[in-house]
Amino acid sequence: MRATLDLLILKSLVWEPRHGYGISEWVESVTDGSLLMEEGTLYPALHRLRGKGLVESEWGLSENNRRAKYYRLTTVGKRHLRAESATWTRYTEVVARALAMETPGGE
Amino acid sequence: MRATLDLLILKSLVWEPRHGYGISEWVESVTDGSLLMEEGTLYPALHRLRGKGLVESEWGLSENNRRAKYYRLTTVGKRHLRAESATWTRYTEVVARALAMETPGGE
DNA sequence: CACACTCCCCTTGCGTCACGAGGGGTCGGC
DNA sequence: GCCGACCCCTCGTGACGCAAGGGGAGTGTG
Repeated sequence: MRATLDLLILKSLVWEPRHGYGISEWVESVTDGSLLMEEGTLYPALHRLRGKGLVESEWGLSENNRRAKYYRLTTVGKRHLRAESATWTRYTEVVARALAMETPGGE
Repeated sequence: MRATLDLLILKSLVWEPRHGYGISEWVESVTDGSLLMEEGTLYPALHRLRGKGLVESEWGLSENNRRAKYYRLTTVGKRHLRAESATWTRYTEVVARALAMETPGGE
């Protein structure tokens, strides 16, 4: 999970503002349920991202007529997402190549 | 960086035992210098892996005629590497696919 | 009307860990 | 004799994922 959290959260906000619950639903659906986002992980992360100025929040009403805090990507957040996304991809590709190196004997 | 550390360390030991210094050199070379392993990160990680029984250590003499502690993969370590490697690859592919989703407007 | 269930927000404590900064010892070469 | 490369380690700090708590508002059901 680690460290990818922020990227996934930011990515989920690219199309439209979402509230916390909606973000966790998006992550779960887009990863085919293989990634679950605990609330104790999600909300501190959101506050962290707001502290960095990458997202903004605003109270609103959900489609289910409930109080919900909507998060929106800031300009800085968009730039950050693009940059970190590229770094992350490059990095994981390097590691993937290393891990895929042939081992002796096949085993 | 996070969490990939252990996998890279274990992978570096697949071919032959190495000492700490040699492991960090291997990681640096195999990632084209894009990943540096600090000593304050490496050695605690090695001790952790030994605690889990994934590697064994033994004092020896390096090619430069210096005292060095050589680490070797255990059977459990090999199995662990294979399993975690597969998990890591599957996981990063899912995330990569999510991050690569098209954003509106191109931006 | 009471109750349950889903939705939606949050905090606290715990354990783990990457990392920077520090310290130490040994060998070879100038 | 000193410097630089090689090689080992620990400690403190801060970040963070997560489980476990707690609360409140809307909808549906008996």
